[in-house]
Amino acid sequence: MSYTIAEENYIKAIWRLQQQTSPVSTNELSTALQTRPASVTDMLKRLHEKKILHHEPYHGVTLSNEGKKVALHIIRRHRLWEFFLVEKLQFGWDQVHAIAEELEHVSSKELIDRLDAYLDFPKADPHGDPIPDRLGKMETSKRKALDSLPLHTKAKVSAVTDQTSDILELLQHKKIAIGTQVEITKRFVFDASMEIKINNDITTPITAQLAQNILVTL
Amino acid sequence: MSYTIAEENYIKAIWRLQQQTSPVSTNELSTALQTRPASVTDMLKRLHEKKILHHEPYHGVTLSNEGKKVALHIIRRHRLWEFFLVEKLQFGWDQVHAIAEELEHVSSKELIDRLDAYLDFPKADPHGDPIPDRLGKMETSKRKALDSLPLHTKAKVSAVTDQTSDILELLQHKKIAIGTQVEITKRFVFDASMEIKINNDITTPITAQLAQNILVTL
DNA sequence: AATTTATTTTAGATTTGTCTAAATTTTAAT
DNA sequence: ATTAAAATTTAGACAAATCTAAAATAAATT
Repeated sequence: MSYTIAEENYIKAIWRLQQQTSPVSTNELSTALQTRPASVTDMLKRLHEKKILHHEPYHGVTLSNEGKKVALHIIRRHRLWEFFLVEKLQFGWDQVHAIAEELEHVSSKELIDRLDAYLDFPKADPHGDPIPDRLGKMETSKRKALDSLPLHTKAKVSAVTDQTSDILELLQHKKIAIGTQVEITKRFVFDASMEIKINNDITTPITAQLAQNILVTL
Repeated sequence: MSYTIAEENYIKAIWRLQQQTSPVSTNELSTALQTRPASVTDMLKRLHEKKILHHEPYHGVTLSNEGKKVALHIIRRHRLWEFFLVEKLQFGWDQVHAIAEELEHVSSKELIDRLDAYLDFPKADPHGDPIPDRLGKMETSKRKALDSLPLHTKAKVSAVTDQTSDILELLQHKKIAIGTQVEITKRFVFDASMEIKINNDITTPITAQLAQNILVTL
């Protein structure tokens, strides 16, 4: 079985959203994919017929086992290309997401396996997200949002949940990258903002919204 | 201006065909692209409106200057990816055409320029075809068909006109690659077949059809 | 030069993926 | 428990890219 670019984008979006909440609603998909709810319903019907997902009308969708398998292969392609772009073509980690969105739809299995070998089987992409192997398996590290970290606890940034260049640009400006050590030094009740110490060095204020989107491991 | 994958495939096909005969007929395009003549007419009308080509109804098409520019950029992407696949991912030169057909439609200009630099600005792809530079310029070597070579004249294989894996598989079997030295040692009138000496070493028979599709430089 | 044949275009239909507007169902609020 | 609001689906339409069948034009042949 092979899928169109539009179908692959839906499968990927559902996979990502259902990590947070499952089942995934039509509206969530509609905002994630920047399309109208009616269009989402149409596509869900098609994907349901292709046995990619379970769709209970009015009650959202969940991927079938086949759907999850397909999703992990798309994610594998996306993350390998991101790694390639940063590692070999010297792109900044905040520039590669959009390009990988296109490259991920090139479907030759042999291409991806050779790319994987050429890159020496990387375990994670430049944003810290794990790369599934040929069989779709990947490490699931127990990460938590920086937001939920107790005061004065040191942790290492391992990923960001949102990968638009907006957030990545902000992180770069604040000198926060994958691997950076962070620690919350102060919290403000008024706007839920906080101050964090970066690499045991300088201290900088960040919004709650940002802290929710930075994932860390202890 | 940006173009759909289908549009890009038409532009590329017209460019290739008009190197041989210009203007290019609807039927030629129809067989080259494996679509029906009626579909070709539809697309030509669209591309004409976009000022990519000149279409004289019933008398074929030629690319406009804009069309040629677009074509050369698509060809640049295709050939750079082919080079990458052979040079870095260790694909055989007969395997890369189909994959490059997909990769060529990823349109980020920055991606292609960085890829070019990463590959150290190659001048020709693995089939010997020249790679246009950022501005669309490329070397035009005066190549001729092996078929037209006089007896006992040594020449170097520089390209193949047809890039289906059928012909490439055959060439690989006969140990003929880009750069191989060849020389016609005998011609047979009966079926126009001939015998060629490869790299001043072994001699092998080849058909006229094959010889017409191998391009050489003296 | 008239007619047959080949080529090309038009007309109308189909599929994919989208849209708007209206109808339906679910959820929340009185 | 109704009613109002929000979410979702259906109905009908549209653009891109293709198709088949029929009509129109050009080229070839007698």
